[in-house]
Amino acid sequence: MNLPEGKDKFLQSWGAFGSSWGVNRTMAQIHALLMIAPQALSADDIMEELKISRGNANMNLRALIDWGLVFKELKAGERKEFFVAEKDMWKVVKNIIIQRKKKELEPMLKVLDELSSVEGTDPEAEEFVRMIKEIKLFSSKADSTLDTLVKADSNWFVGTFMKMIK
Amino acid sequence: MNLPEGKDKFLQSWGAFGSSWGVNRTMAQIHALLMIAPQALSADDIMEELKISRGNANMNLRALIDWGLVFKELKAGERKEFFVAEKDMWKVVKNIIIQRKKKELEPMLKVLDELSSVEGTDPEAEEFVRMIKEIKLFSSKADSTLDTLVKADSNWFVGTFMKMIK
DNA sequence: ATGTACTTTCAGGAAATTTTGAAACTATTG
DNA sequence: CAATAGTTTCAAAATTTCCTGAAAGTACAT
Repeated sequence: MNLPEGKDKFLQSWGAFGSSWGVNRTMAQIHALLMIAPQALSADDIMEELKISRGNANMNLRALIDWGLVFKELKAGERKEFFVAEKDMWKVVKNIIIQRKKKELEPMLKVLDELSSVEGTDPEAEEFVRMIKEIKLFSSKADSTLDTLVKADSNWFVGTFMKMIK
Repeated sequence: MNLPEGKDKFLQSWGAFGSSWGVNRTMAQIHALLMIAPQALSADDIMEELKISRGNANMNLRALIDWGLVFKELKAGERKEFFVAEKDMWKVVKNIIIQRKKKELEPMLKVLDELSSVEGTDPEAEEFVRMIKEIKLFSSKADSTLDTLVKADSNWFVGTFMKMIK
């Protein structure tokens, strides 16, 4: 396979992958494009390669920066901004975990906590509280496991984790 | 908080949670409803509680059954079908991992494999192949870690895993 | 302080996803 | 086998999400 074909296939696949996990398809594609780029790209480069508007490029680049997956790079003598992706996969995944944990898992834990105090003695209320508590227990464990995972160092997952769980 | 309020809040939250992870909001809500139900519910029960059409209820119930998160239950003397949810959270998560690994992670691995044979000696092709290989390495590790996780028994995650990674 | 080169914002339009509901289908009953 | 009770399918409608592009904003250079 040659480069243009391969590149296109990667952009499509990474976009579809992101999309199926609730990440905007274009955001994932910009991320893909920057990950495989040998140097920093400008907004115009990205707009051209992905055939998207300036507004779209800008909004998704900001989001990627928020997630810690992309960095702004200023070139001496150039007024425009360039962008580079984080290329260490462990850092990429770690940042994604941090963000999604904060935005999705933690709010859910808070809700589960409130719900475990629902009153009632009928079977429906009892089963409700029982199940909420089961979900909360599991979610808390997942939450602290992710905390531990995120605190571990770069090489830990790739090296040690595999052996430990064998 | 009383039961109707709590129930509603749970259905909304679980729906939003699923939605942010790329799962159809209604599918997540049906799942939530069945998880907290003390007995099996019929399609009509679900349609009424969630105010959704028969077609919608039916399609999402089939999907939940495919995922191994809901089971059909036939009551003696009743012609209609009833549905119960898997209530063991470890089994729920395990089944979700199995499905998403198969439908999303594995196809991605296959693509990465094809892409690592892209030809070229220019910096762009070299960086492309280098990065694809880095992503593939990481993804393969994640894939086998999930395999191991899924083979582990019900109580393992909740009990042992936490201590091991400390 | 005016011009230039960019970045940001966001209302409205486009596209993708989800939902509906009615017709077709299936299985059971009398 | 006709009627009944339920399930499934899917084209069209409704909704949600995403994208565009032009106007406003920012900052640097002259």
